[in-house]
Amino acid sequence: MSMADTRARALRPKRKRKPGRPHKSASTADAREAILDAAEALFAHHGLETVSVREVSLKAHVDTALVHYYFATKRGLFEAVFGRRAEILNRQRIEAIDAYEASPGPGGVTIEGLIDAFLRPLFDASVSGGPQWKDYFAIIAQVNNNPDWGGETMARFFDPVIRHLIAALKRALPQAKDEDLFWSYHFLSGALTLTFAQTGRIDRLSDGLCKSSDFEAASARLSRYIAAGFRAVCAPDAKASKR
Amino acid sequence: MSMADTRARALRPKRKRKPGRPHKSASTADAREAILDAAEALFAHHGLETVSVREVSLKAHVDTALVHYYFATKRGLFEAVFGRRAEILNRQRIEAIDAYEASPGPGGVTIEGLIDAFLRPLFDASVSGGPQWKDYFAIIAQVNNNPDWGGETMARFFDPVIRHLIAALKRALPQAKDEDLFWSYHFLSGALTLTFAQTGRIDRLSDGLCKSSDFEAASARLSRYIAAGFRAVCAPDAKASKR
DNA sequence: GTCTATAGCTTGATAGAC
DNA sequence: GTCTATCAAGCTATAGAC
Repeated sequence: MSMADTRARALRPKRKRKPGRPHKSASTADAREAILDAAEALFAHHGLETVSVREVSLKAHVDTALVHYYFATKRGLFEAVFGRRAEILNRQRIEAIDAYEASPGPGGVTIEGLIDAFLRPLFDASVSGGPQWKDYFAIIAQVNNNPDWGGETMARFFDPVIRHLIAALKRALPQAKDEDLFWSYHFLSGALTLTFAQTGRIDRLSDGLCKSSDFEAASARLSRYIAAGFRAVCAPDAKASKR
Repeated sequence: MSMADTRARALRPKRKRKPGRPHKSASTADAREAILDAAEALFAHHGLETVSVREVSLKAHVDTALVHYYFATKRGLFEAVFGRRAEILNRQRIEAIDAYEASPGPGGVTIEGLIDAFLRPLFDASVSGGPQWKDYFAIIAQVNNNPDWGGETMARFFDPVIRHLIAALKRALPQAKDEDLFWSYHFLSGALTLTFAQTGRIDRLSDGLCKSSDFEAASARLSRYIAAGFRAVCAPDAKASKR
């Protein structure tokens, strides 16, 4: 990204509407929100770098200058798109993990249960939250695999909730070594985000039997798959790694 | 990608050197190879779309026009980079699967064994093949998660070997349902390619305990993790999915 | 095969009127 | 806040000399 790094025109008042709202070009809501929605959809389907500010403003029915007015740089626009739903998700996921640990099933806390609590808010949003959430998850998939700034960006937005999960897993698997837990989470992260990437890959591979967009099918299998992987790698009876 | 789709200047003779090689600007080998090497490294570290033809030619110590002479378009350059090592890998992986099935261990064919045969050529190349192979795998990770043309491209280069693996897995798990096998492979693919993405993510998350570049550590865990996942999702005793 | 030179276009970003 | 108008820089790709 050759996004120019001029001064950040940051800290603009987020919502300050005059009582009698003046004329607006954006359809229903705020122009700012319309820009975010347009950018989200375009980033998701065509990649983060290929989408131009002009395309975004065209889709949002606003002028390009307005995009820079609100977000200063293209990078700033991306960060706003990425952060908007991250905060919502992180809150839900922390709560889901805590709620599960507070009252697990009769058998006590299980790996499946923890993984499921961690994944549930994501799949709920993607299945019931509308297409915007699916778009957002496709963006996450790209960021997660971006070699340049992906690691830094994912860490900045999501590490707290992941550390929360890993701490809970550690309580459920007290003998597990930290390295094994981190690598196991890493595999989870890759499996999850590719599922979210919506590339149509599994559709082709399976000759149409499976669908990239069928998050219910993915959800029905992923928790069990991942939990089994965690147990196999982190369980004390595994002759862990080759040392 | 707004790469212009002019006529493909395809089918250029791949190697036709006059006996007394004329002056060359590229360091040791062919200029064509130097361009591929430079492009590979740049694509891997800075993403596929952000790298310009000029950057590639600069790093390869050739002129931009030469890049278009050999590869016609930027897209053509990418396809050449992507295909160069794919063919090598596919051959090795088919052979590894066949060899394992022909003479598995005393206990017969196992899921671990098949997964390991499928993954071994990749990890061998990344550990012992030099940094170029690591770069190549980082490119695969990006392609795999690209929403625009990732699914099509991955399918074109890798579906045969994957179908070969899945057929072998089906023989080892005759009761498994096709959907379960495809989804299980999909999760494998995501876990594998994120590991290859080299984003530094696990380094940050683990506070330096684990390293993105440590493919031996990943390799030591991935086969067992994935095999356990396959068994959990595809085994007949699993109350498969929610139907 | 390799280079120079450049056409033709798109990009991100800004200045300034309203 | 929103628009018009524009700029400088970068891009892919090609034509043509050697």
